[in-house]
Amino acid sequence: MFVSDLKIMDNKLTEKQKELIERFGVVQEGMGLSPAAARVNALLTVADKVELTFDEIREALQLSKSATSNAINNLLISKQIGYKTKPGDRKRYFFSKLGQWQNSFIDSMQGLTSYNEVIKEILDSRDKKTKEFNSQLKDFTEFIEYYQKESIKLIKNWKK
Amino acid sequence: MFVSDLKIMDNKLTEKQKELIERFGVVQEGMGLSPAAARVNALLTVADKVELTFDEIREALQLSKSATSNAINNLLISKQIGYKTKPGDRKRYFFSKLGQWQNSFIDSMQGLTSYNEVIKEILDSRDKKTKEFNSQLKDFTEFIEYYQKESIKLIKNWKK
DNA sequence: CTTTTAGTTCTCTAATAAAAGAACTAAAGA
DNA sequence: TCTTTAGTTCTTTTATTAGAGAACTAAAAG
Repeated sequence: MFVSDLKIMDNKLTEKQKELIERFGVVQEGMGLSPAAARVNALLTVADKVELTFDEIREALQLSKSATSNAINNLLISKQIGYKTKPGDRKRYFFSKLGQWQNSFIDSMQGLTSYNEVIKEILDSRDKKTKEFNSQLKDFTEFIEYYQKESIKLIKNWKK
Repeated sequence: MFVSDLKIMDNKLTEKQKELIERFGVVQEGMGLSPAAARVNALLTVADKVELTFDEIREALQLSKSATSNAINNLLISKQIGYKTKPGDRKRYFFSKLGQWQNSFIDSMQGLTSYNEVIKEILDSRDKKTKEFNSQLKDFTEFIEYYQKESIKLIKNWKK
């Protein structure tokens, strides 16, 4: 390493940014992320730089290497973040995919299909005597299908 | 207790029902319910009777009283189940609210508001230099608002 | 009053998850 | 070839959750 590389890496977070990371972190914990993964994802949404390296993430959040590695890999697997590389640089630059929300939105709509399958199977095997409950369940499955189709349209028709 | 009360309570679940309870249970664990709460909710969706007492639930799922009590109370608090009473009968009869999915659907749309608030605040405090990311984030918050409004319409316009 | 019913609450244990820290590895550089 | 870099994986510790079982409670019945 050269002395010239020892430049100050000004990745310091403001108090406001720290607060937002915690708040967005808590929200995302509620969406099934571990505390560390939730904060990594929040950091990548809040930080001034949109691409951060492993060590920048690690340092900003004061996490251990293992916690950082596991959090990043969970987020990569669930496609909430991505990374790019730069020629002649072995580091990976991680970024939030919140900007590509269209994809995860469509995925979540498609994810409803398997949920609906179970409900349909329950409906089929239900005692036919409970007419009201069964018909409400039927309404529900039909609405899910309608909702899936219309939601996809919402995205397409959007973009004023 | 009278001898006449000792009638066989035929709440036995078929193998198919047991399988569906497990499958729907697993789906609902993925939606944040504890294993016991997920199975109680599934039982109330699958069982021939749409209203079950504490002890019927307890027995059908072979749970302890505390597990049954906690699961039921979690589901009541999160409004996924309800209960009714019958005159001269101290027991509560619990039922699934899956049939009233309209309410939870609307609730979940309204729940997006607080999520969106955080994102808007992040956007406001972001470094203005990352123009592309910021404009994608802005698109996202605007889409959430559009989506909330249109989704409520979807419910209203539905019912073929 | 005393017993039963319909749960609730408390205490303890077992299972799972989260994270730290150290050891490890594969590729690139000196 | 010997380091350094950029992580990954393993081991251990700590914290959290889930559930069992027993003790408890409030209302109703006998």
